[in-house]
Amino acid sequence: MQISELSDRSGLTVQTIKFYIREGLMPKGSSTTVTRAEYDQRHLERLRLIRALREVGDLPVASIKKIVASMEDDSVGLHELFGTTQYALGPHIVPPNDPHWRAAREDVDMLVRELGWEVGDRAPARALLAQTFVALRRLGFPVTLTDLRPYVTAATSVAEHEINRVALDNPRTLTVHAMLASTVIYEQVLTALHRLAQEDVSARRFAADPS
Amino acid sequence: MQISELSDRSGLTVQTIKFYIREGLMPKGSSTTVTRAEYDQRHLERLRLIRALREVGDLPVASIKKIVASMEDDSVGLHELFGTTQYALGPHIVPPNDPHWRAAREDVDMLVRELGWEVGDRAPARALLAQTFVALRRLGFPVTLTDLRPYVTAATSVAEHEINRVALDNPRTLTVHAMLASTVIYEQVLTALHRLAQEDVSARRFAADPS
DNA sequence: GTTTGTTGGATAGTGCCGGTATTCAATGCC
DNA sequence: GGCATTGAATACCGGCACTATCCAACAAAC
Repeated sequence: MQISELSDRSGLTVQTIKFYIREGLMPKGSSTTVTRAEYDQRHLERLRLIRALREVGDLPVASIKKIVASMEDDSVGLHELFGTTQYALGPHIVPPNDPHWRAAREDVDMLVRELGWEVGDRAPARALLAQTFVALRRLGFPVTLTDLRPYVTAATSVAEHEINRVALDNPRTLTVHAMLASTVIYEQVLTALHRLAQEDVSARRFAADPS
Repeated sequence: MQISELSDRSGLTVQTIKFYIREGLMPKGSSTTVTRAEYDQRHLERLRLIRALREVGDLPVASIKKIVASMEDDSVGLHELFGTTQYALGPHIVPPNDPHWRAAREDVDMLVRELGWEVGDRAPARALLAQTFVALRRLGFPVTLTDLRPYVTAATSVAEHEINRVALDNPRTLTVHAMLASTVIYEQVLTALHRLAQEDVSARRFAADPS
């Protein structure tokens, strides 16, 4: 198949595909002549993956590049790819040298320790959580372990389901896709359902009661 | 207090504060003379809120403007403010006229109906969920009700805790802030804990097993 | 009362990001 | 033969969230 067909089937313009190739998100097709190149199913799958990571996961192009580089490296184990993806999801903030931030960060580290979770020291999700603590406290809402418990319970049970879903598949490509889907896309599933559930509960609790 | 002190206490530059005033996110201080204005505690709180919505919630300035406009309108009830916030969170996509999209959207609507959830037809979270379905199916991962059950359970239980947290407070300003914290900031808490839980489970399941 | 600094107001500019558009010559297809 | 497609290179664009600069009017310190 040539690039125009790839464009039709992926739903991306030829320009955009060329752009992704230039940015190193995908190898170029195998040139048949100087001005023709042949693309195959794997290119199509790659584009679908890129599209999912961009449009659903809202990942920057540079992050996707890192993810696919890890994907293609067979020496990278599943858990390391997990790490790469987590890192790509960000946040990409520089921890400010602020006492409130350091305290929040310490709280996060303590929480992880108490839960007995095996999580890298530099996992960006730690910073993300610390950031929420800082913001909540600045707004005058202290964060306690009790507040967090329902979230921890929910997160744990969902994560276990997700890993089981991934573990079932066999060929590396499939497993890797399943893992990325779990981390990036199902995260949005959780977010969307969370918002819908909130609206439902809010409707029952607050609607028709203009407080 | 004048603007420079407001800047110090909020952690935002004077320029940025002026920018937010210009954009209508905050009223200007009460002018004492032509070249002096006085700001008070409410300005500071507003800036902290804006900062939380921008830095933690990653909301665009234009969306924050809509939220604070609803906040300030006492005729807007809590549930309507909830709706405004949900709308601000997006996604702001135009539903493509694609059969796959329509099917996914129909699946979402059916799911919401089956769960008996009271959710507006135009809630953006519906579109977000539909978007994930489309992406998952394009990648070759069908989505079933069974797959979703753990997410629904988790989302529901978390949402109930959140509404209870909001319902306790009394003065409107406090209630409103609590609601925004619940929807926008605690959403990030859930996301962060979800990622941390995933990494933990992944470490136990995949690490030191370079498949 | 002069100097130094701050303020509001206005306008312009910046940096990043994710594409788009354009141009070109070589080539394939009918 | 003539039109469309391709790869490659380069330039350009629009949105966004600031950031910088300038100005005249003041205020405060000395």
